[in-house]
Amino acid sequence: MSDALRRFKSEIFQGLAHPTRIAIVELLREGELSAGTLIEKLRIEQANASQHLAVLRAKQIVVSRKAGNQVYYSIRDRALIEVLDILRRYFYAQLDNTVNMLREVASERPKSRMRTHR
Amino acid sequence: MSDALRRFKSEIFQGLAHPTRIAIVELLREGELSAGTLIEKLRIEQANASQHLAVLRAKQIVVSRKAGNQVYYSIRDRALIEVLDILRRYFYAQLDNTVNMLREVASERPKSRMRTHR
DNA sequence: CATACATATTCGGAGTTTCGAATATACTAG
DNA sequence: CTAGTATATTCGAAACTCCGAATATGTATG
Repeated sequence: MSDALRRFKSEIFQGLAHPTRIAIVELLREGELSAGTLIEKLRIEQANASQHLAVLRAKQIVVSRKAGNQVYYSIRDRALIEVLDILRRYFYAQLDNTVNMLREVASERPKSRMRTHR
Repeated sequence: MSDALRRFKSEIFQGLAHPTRIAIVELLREGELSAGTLIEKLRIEQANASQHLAVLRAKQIVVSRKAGNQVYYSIRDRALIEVLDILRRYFYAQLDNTVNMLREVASERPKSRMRTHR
């Protein structure tokens, strides 16, 4: 695979590598929202939101549209939502693994079961 | 969506937010490889590879298995490969967009077409 | 024009990531 | 135990990310 493609992918990941930016993308899942609405829902500083939006724009994850006083943001490509959905499933799978591991550990020590639990 | 899930996702993205780490994951796509093999194929410093592998381990993207002298790495969950595949499609879609935009720009200036091109 | 509102940019400091060089650990063979 | 090979960790410098405070830009309204 080409180096360009790897750099491109890593830039997208970089763009999504912050909880606030994930939150933004998820808020935009149902359609466009103004910067102001995003700020309100995220409950963060205006400047900070604007900076995160700048990152998302730079990495081509969102596009913006000016309407008078306001700027509306939307996700550039549905593929990114697919990616987030896959990770959601992944997250729950990992959770299950962890739970099962804990169960195994618990049942491997029947002599002391539930005793040292807190 | 929960904060934990957002943090989890952003950690995975963080883990993949480097071209070398993307390259590693893609080399592991067909199955496990030893650290040595990875270093050889990546053509980077041993220490650097080891550091990137540590990041991938920390973010739970790969798992490692010791066999004698060597350590074999593999991808922890196929879901991540799916993610990369989606981004590949995304990449080509973006490329097409760019090409089309350039075409449009070219055809919107018919008077000077091909003249100022370099 | 002046004022107000929405959004973006710049700045500086704290924290994090990246790299190669050096060093440490861990396993294997003799 | 010794030497060799494979891998991981530590260190320090440069580059980058993140945040809030301050400031700038752009548009609408009177």
